[in-house]
Amino acid sequence: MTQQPMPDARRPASGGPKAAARNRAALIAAAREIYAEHGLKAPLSAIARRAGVGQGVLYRHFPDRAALAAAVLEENVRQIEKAAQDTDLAGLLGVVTWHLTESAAFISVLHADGTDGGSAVPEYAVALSRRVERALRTLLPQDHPLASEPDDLMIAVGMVSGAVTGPTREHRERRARAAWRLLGVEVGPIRPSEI
Amino acid sequence: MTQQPMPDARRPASGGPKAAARNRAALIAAAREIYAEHGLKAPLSAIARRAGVGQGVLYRHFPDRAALAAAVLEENVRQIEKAAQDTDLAGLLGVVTWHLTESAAFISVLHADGTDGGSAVPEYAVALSRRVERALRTLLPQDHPLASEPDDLMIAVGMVSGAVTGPTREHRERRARAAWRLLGVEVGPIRPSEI
Amino acid sequence: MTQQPMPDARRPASGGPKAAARNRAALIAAAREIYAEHGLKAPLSAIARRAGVGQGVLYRHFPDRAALAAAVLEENVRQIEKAAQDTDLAGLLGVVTWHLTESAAFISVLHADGTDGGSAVPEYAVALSRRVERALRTLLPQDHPLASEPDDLMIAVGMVSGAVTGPTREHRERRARAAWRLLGVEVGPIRPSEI
Amino acid sequence: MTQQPMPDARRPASGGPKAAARNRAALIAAAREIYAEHGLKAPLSAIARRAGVGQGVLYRHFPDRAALAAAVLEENVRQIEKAAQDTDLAGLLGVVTWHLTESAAFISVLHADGTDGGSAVPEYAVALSRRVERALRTLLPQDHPLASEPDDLMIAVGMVSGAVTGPTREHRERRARAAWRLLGVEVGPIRPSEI
DNA sequence: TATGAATGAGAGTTCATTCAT
DNA sequence: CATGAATGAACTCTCATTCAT
Repeated sequence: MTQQPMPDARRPASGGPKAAARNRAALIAAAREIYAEHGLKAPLSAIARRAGVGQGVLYRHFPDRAALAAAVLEENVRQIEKAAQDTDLAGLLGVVTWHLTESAAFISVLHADGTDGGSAVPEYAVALSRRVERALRTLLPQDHPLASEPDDLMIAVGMVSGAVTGPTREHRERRARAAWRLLGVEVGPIRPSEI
Repeated sequence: MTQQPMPDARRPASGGPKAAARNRAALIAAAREIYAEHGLKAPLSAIARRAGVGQGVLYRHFPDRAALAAAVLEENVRQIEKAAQDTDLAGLLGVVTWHLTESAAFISVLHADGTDGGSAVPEYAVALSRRVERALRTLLPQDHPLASEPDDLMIAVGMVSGAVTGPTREHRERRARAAWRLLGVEVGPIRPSEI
Repeated sequence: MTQQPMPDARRPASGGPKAAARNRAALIAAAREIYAEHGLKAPLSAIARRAGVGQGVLYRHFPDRAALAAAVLEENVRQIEKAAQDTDLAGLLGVVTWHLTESAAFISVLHADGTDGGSAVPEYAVALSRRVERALRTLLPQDHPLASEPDDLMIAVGMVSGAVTGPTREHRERRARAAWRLLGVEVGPIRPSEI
Repeated sequence: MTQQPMPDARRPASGGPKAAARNRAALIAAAREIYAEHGLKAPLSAIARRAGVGQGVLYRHFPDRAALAAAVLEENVRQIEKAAQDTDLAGLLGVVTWHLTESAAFISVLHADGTDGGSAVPEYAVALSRRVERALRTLLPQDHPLASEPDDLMIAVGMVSGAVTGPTREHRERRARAAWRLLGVEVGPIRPSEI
């Protein structure tokens, strides 16, 4: 009546400690892809499958769904924070926009409450959103059009995320450019920060 | 004393054709409420329960999840089309904006792919989105700022939908107003059309 | 990415509302058997299987593990309460003892804290235990050997439950009789109450 | 500069044969604690963690769950056997009772089938139970109340174990004393044997 | 025609056990 | 010899969809 694995199953090899780091990275990469395609609510089993590991491995590395999401998005936000030190506002907006066009998951962070019904805003999403805002604000000139009202900056980012739809990244990028143009805000090249 | 069909047994009372229409309406109303509260992915059983009908009835009227969503949103779009005949662009934008702030489901129509990862754009969402666009475009002056590029109009609507987040309708309405302001577009009062 | 049952699977028939009551009874009967054999921690799936129903049915009738256990044990306790009205203390002890020898699950109620580690005493077990005590106490004469100290009565019942081990019911019954003899307490025939 | 075996790399430090014995002892001690807290079904990983060793070590020393349990309980039984040489029956019963109030695991040995549904009686539990019986019987006077029937002695011990419930050791000890009183058997101080 | 029970696939989670390092 | 990551089966619970009545 208790949990009994098949007695003499052909257990695939463990891989040893080396594999741990590799698997963690594979999980994050897989999660990034799946999230981008299917959003943050995608089944964890799909992520484990894409990463080529068992489900238990996923749970070893990330105790719950939020921990995995946080790990994936943390990376995005870190790139943005880094970009904030290397460029000006236009450049940084380009980086932020790149992430918006790349990942549906990242959009829900900036919306910071599942557009799809908003039961509860996950803590970590709020925190990450704050960090993006802080990064942007360090580069925002006093006389910028988005500087007059305190909420305008993140509202504008949210607006662009709302424009970013379409099947291909090119599609989404074109719409993102149009959105910034309609806001009258200059944006640099839309690109990831890791130059 | 012999076994008879028991003429008025307490069978679930079918109600006849009258009830059919009533049930359909009840289902749509219930769906609208549930969608607003829990998003488009809410359990269908919850909708049937709220409508006070069995689940079978739901399936009789709406063969699948999309059909029900389409029916609910059809109503929204019809109100918008009606408003297009009674007001000017600013007024119509107000009505459209009202629906955006009222219903998370309606937003996903205009995004036309669910920010949250709807992999494929449902046919009906595209169709409904087109109808909203057509309604708006009938009132769009040649020299309106959103008239210069063909996609700008719906991009702008999508942008506003991206700004519309927050726990309460007041919250969302405030952000919607800010969004239109940032776009430099004049909007009338944010209200449903059925005056 | 969502829950999709096999599109055109060969769905076994539903059985209709008549089956509901039958299934509920089958579930309780199956649970009683499984509990007796494997204790209260037996997998619910095993119970559903033995009852010949899907797992969903189990959850429809009993929202959680405790509800099913309560339903099963409720029946035992009700029999004991009924017996308390038809017999004297010796007779009632016989009925209680019968349930002890019949069901491992019933024993854990009277222990009222999983002997196997006692993480937490389930509420319902405590309540059921109280009802057994109350039934016994209505028939307990003032001068009975178990009446001198307030806890003695249920301690004695617990003691008998501790003696009741062995592979067959006959085995367990013999030990139960020996236990009561060692306590110097007279017990009537060991039998279920439904005479 | 060539690739060498890296003589003193930070490999997990095997520790040599000394550590083996130390680890075994740590595992048994950890298991004793965990068993007392969470019962015999506690996760093995928790035991390994508490012992401060990897899970592999646990499996090296104890091929399965039963082997570990046996090792833990072996120690209890050995103490009882030792106490049988230093005291009389009352004293020995005190020692046995102490183990009963101390360890839920020990109780299931004397029940020799886990009240909670252990379908099959584990071999080792039977063997340990026999040794406890033998120890007690060496001190049992011919005219003792538990000496008239061959099974009475262990039935009585089982009965006391059935009385021993409650959240704290004091609780359990009080009930154990009451149980022996109800059996009319004199018990010495309830204490571990290692005086 | 309406009801609401039943089905069963699948998501999430936990652990016993193995094995590369 | 020790480590601790990986495996994967088993368990719980949820829900879309069907169907006897």
